[in-house]
Amino acid sequence: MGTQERKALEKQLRRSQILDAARLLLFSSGIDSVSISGIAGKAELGVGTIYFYFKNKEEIFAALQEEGLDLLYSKICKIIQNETAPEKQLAGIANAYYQFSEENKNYFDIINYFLSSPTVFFEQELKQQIDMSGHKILKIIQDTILSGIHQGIFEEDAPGRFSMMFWGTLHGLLHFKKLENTVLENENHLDLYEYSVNKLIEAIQCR
Amino acid sequence: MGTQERKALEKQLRRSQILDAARLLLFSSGIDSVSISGIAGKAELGVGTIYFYFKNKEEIFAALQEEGLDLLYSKICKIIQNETAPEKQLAGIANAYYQFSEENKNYFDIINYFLSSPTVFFEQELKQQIDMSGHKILKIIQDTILSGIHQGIFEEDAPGRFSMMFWGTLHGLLHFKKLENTVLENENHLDLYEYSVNKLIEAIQCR
Amino acid sequence: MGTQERKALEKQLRRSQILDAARLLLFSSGIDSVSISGIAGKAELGVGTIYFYFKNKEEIFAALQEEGLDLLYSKICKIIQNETAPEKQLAGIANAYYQFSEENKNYFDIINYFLSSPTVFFEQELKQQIDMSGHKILKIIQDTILSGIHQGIFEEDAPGRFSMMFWGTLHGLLHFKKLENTVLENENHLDLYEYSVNKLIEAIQCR
Amino acid sequence: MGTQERKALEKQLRRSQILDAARLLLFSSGIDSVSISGIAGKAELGVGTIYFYFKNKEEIFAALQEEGLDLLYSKICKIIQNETAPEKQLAGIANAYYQFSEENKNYFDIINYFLSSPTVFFEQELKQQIDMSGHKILKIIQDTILSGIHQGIFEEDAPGRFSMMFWGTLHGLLHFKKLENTVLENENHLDLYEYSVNKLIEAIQCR
DNA sequence: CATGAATGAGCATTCATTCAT
DNA sequence: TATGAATGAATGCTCATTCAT
Repeated sequence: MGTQERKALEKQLRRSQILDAARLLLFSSGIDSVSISGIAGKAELGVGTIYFYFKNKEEIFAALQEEGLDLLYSKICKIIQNETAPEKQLAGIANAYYQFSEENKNYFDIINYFLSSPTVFFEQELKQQIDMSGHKILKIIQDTILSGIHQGIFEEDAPGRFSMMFWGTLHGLLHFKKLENTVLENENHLDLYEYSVNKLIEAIQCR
Repeated sequence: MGTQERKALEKQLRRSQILDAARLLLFSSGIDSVSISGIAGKAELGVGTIYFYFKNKEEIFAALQEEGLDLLYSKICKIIQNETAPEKQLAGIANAYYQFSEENKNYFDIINYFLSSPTVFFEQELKQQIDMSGHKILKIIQDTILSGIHQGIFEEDAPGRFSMMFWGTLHGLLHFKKLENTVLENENHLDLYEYSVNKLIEAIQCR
Repeated sequence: MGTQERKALEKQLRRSQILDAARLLLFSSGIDSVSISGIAGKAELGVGTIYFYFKNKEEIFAALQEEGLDLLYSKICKIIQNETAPEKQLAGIANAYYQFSEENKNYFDIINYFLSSPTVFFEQELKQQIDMSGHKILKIIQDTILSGIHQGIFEEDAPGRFSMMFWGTLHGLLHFKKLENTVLENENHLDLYEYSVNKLIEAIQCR
Repeated sequence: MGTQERKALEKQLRRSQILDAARLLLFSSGIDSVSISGIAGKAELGVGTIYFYFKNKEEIFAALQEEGLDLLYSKICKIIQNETAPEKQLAGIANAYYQFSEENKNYFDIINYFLSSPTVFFEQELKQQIDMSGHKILKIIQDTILSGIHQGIFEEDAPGRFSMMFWGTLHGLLHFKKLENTVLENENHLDLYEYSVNKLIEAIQCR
């Protein structure tokens, strides 16, 4: 049993080892430069070994994406716990997403990459699994808003829709970071972001 | 000078010829299937000739992207002209962007292609040129809002910021189309979009 | 000794188990899709275990080939027993081979696989063993012809040679099935086959 | 025009160069060891260059096969011209095929390889083109037989079928060369071949 | 005996780009 | 100007075989 345990552990370790290499590569050279043989090289493993632990290149990316979403999720959770007022919690969530896009730019990029790509990368099953990680995040936003409604702070007939809109706005604005020096040239991006978040919160606050 | 003019004209003609081929290919087979030799074939030119008129494959894409932005711009203009009420105009703009993302998916894709790419494709000059096309669109939104304010219909201290937020929300929500069957499973995407647009308009309407 | 016997038996059992898996795979997906790990999976054994019972992938194929030859042999025997007239028996053998090539295409393919390969797969010993299975079949043909000669129905100075020619013709014609739609476009393949068999039988019949 | 001619010639030369390399490799290492990069190496060309002259690996093999069939065809023609008696011509054709299988074993092997392989290698169009080369050979056999019939030397109701049977027999017997040391151990292969050819010729000769 | 993790050579094909003519 | 032949790096993936446990 000790043997079995150790084996399972080692297997988990190898997976991490591979994901580490993939992440490193992805973050250093961009998604297009991540090749299986590259990963194998970084991980000091044979190419075949990669395929022993992951069915696909796709599956590796999916794992990384889930990692990222989980990280974001935990960041959001932490911030939520430090605030009690729903409006502060919403702002905190937005703040966490912004921080995530800066401090974990690489994870943010990979999540965005697949969300924005015109081509379909993941097979149905895998896609569902990934998206469910996103679901958890949406759920927090929703719960926060519902809690605000129950507390009589927020007022909104369609809290579910509003949550999605909230998240969509954050997402879209973070996407615009690229335009900082051109379209948004006279505008501080973070200011714009915070302004928007406030606007959204005001929009559901009881007056 | 007649000669010079003719030369310039011919050069412009060749460029169009190449872009026509590239566009045809892009629309018939998607962004991944556009290859230089494919373009050369369609344009009935040699591969090398393409490189005489465009430095890069990316430069061709950039030109197409501008086309797309121009098309979106003209669509928005048309809609604006058919409405006089600023709130209807804003809704119309949002509507136009949604339509564009569906009816001109290829252009929408190519625009996103560059916006999402973590690597910088273009030299500064080229990038600015493209982004300015986006600027024009943002300008319309801004003007519409300003006009609404002047008419006493809208109320907003930071019309510029609100315009960006408006556009960012649209943009982010359009990206969520991919999540239709998973995260958004119980939600009609267009309904969500329209709900959000209304919410935004309400947010700046005088009460 | 009981132990030894049991061991030998078990070893034989495992071999069958592996061959069963290999056969299943061969028949369900064709010769190119048979992989050792596939066999191991189907047989619910480890990959290494396969290599304990068979030196090679080729050795597995060889075993299957023998199976095929044995099957063909038994088919021929059955047909021979139902006919008494040598000329009918010969026709029956030919018929059996044709049927075999259609109904047991997978066995037919694997037999040809080794016969057509320009490289030598097997060590001498193995090769001989396989070819002897073919020998048995040739023997039946020969016996049939000899019997016909003894009965005064056939007339032939070189019955051994004729047998080989007989079999060679069948074999060659079965290969021509591939040409059905091109070279043989105006010809029904089975008709051609039967025509040829008759021609051969006529050639040794006493007139 | 001199330039154009030279260019066309050079293009033809490159094709030959590639086919030479492919043939060399095919003949030295067997069909499974022929890789595009191997061919490129032998031909001292870049991998991409191969694909400039041939669409496919398939197309290269097809070209080699046609080469072989053409060579066989010309051998047969030569022999036919040296004989006037149809029965000698038939024997000559058989002889030519045997010689071909020995002197041009490599070409013979490749033709056989594709004829015997259970999997389909060539797409419809390509297959037709190849098979038509085989058609030419069948045609000669047929013409020879028809000529013999007209001369009152041969007697046969189905000359077309007989031609195919004739060729099929040759083909099958040549295939059996592999069995020389096992199944055919007491038999000289060439003797068997000649015996069979005679038997076939006798079978259509008027008595 | 049995396992299954690890290997790494090997494959066909694509394509942006260059450059001699 | 215009051409198009030539390049070769790069890619995802498979699989027979080995070997430490």
